[in-house]
Amino acid sequence: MVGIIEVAQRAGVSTATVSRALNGKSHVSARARERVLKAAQELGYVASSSAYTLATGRSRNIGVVLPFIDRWFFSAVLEGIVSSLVMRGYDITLYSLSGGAGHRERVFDDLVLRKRVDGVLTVALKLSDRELEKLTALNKPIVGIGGPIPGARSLSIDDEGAGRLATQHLISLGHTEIGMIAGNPASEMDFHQPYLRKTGYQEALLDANLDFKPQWMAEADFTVAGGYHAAKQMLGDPRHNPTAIFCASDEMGFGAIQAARDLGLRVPQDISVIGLDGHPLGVFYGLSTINQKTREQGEQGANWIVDILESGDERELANIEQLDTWPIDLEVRSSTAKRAREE
Amino acid sequence: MVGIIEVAQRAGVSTATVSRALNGKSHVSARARERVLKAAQELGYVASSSAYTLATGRSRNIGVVLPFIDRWFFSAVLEGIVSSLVMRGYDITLYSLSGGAGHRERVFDDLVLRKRVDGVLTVALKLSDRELEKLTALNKPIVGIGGPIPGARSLSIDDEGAGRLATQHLISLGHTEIGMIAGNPASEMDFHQPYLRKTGYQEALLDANLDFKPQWMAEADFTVAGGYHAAKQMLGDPRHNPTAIFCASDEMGFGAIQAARDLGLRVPQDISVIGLDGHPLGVFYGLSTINQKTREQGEQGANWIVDILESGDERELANIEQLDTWPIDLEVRSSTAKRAREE
DNA sequence: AAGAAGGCCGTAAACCTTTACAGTTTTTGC
DNA sequence: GCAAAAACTGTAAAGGTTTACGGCCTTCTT
Repeated sequence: MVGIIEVAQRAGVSTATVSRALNGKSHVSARARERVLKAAQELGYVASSSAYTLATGRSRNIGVVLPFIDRWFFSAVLEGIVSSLVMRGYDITLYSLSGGAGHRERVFDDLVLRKRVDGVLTVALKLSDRELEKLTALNKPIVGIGGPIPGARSLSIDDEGAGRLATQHLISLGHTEIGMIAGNPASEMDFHQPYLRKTGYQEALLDANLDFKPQWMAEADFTVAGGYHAAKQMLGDPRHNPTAIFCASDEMGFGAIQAARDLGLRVPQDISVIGLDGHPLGVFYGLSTINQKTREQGEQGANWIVDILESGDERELANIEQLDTWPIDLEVRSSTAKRAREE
Repeated sequence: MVGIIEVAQRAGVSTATVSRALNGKSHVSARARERVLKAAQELGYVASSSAYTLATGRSRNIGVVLPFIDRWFFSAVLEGIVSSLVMRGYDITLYSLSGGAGHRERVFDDLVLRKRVDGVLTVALKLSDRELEKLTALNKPIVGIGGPIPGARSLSIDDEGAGRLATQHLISLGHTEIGMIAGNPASEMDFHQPYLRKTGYQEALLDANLDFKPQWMAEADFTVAGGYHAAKQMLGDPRHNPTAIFCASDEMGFGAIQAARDLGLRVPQDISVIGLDGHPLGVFYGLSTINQKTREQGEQGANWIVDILESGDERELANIEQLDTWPIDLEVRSSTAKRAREE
């Protein structure tokens, strides 16, 4: 195994000089630097990251905690995070919470606390008090994407505003009986969004003096299958089926469209559907949606945490609680149209 | 900062005993073990992973390299890997290659070689000679999922057989003009599958004495959009439009179905479509497919690499080149039907 | 009751870097 | 050409754990 000592010998300098040269520090003559670089190259030397970490206290490694990986929103955010962090020379270690309560606890106990990461990035996570306590005890910067983390810098769309905007779009098309498929309670343990999006929907109805009926509110788990099932119940009931549905995620929107078709309803003539996300498949479904730039959110969050780490006054910046609102826009496609049902 | 020394003092033993007790080694009396555990608990002690790694040479950390994250196949495999590894007490560090050639090289240079991982898991990757050389120089176990890695244990479906099976399904329904949307050359840099699936398709046609026309072969990038575009060209040409299409991924299948609809063709009456993957959305499209258990492949690969690491004779096992074939099955839904076109 | 065997335990070395500090050489200013 | 300042370089400590080795104490056998 070739270590820093071998490089030092071959270059005819001390290990200290090798370290300085390789890390691009000053106080090294051009000639020494050159010889070190050459020796390192020839020997194929690469520093041991564990020794580096032990000596410096830095791991150049960011922990990313998310509730799921194989749902579109999360994998898109993750893709953004990874691309940013690689560019800036950071590794990422991945913690997924999918897998039940025991799993979740294990992640926070065994892994996050192992002092292995320089910082933590959470995605759309709602932390319990215990979890938050553990995380802040790390004394490392934390950045939240897709939902606020108390005491940390966070980044999220205005979920309430998004819910309101989607609903107002339907109202502006003349709809008065508007249903919503929101996130379900089980998911609320993990997520921030469900509750707020629901609030936005209710507010928009209230503002427009429209009825809010409990039958028009269903809950599902953000998946296509969940949206399909919920929409089928809601649309299949002849006593009070709405003429428009707002789905809290695009994937549920896809399910809702399919459910409508299976019930013989035409979209958008008989039923309008709007989603929320900006899923790439939306184009093919013609699903109107509230577009949030998901990947960019991941990139931004990653950049922030590295900025904090490299700013020097890490401790200070890390403790600034701040919630930045990420812009959204309404993308109208062919799944929403003017209300056509006769009274 | 509380270290092993503080724990030793509080428990009234030496650091060696603390280490032994905490790692569950023998040569520790029940009484001492109990006191150590109690002291560690009270102090909230958790060992520094970098010091552990430096001392033992083990990081309990597996590197996972994949070409994309936000495409379904990869995120599903990843989900399987993560769930297995967390259970077995391993961290994962994630390397995504999406982001261009420079990015790709950087991953292999800077990151994989940093001696930070105990082993490497690659997903559907076709490595260049240089890359393979770098990887094997690590002298750590490697496991390939979704494609063989020379000199390492690998796990994959029989892509050729899958292509043949899908095509034979269409043939058995009476189709004689069968198109295929395969992976494109750009992707072949990354992937194993495209080429083999295409071969299977061609073989099936040959076996059945059917024509293979170049117009019936298109290439796309495995995405919905790519499949849509390719299918539209193929189906839109009145001179030689096929009555059935085999798509090398379900996502391209979704695109193909949408393209057919947009051209006024009914699925499956006018055109049959079969995919390959087992994407959860397939149920909603009614897409017939070749189902590969994606998530399970990730779990299995992860388990193997840990098995190798914990077997003791790591060096020996690591060098066994072996390719295990993962089972697939045909899942017929409503997108494929008997050929109906009049001659 | 003495000796042997074996289980416990502690000391200290090893793992590989970074970096403070002190020492040496070169440069600069007059 | 000399003193002072600046730039460079080397020595050695520090970072926190694991574990080989040797010593001690208990327990069992005869």
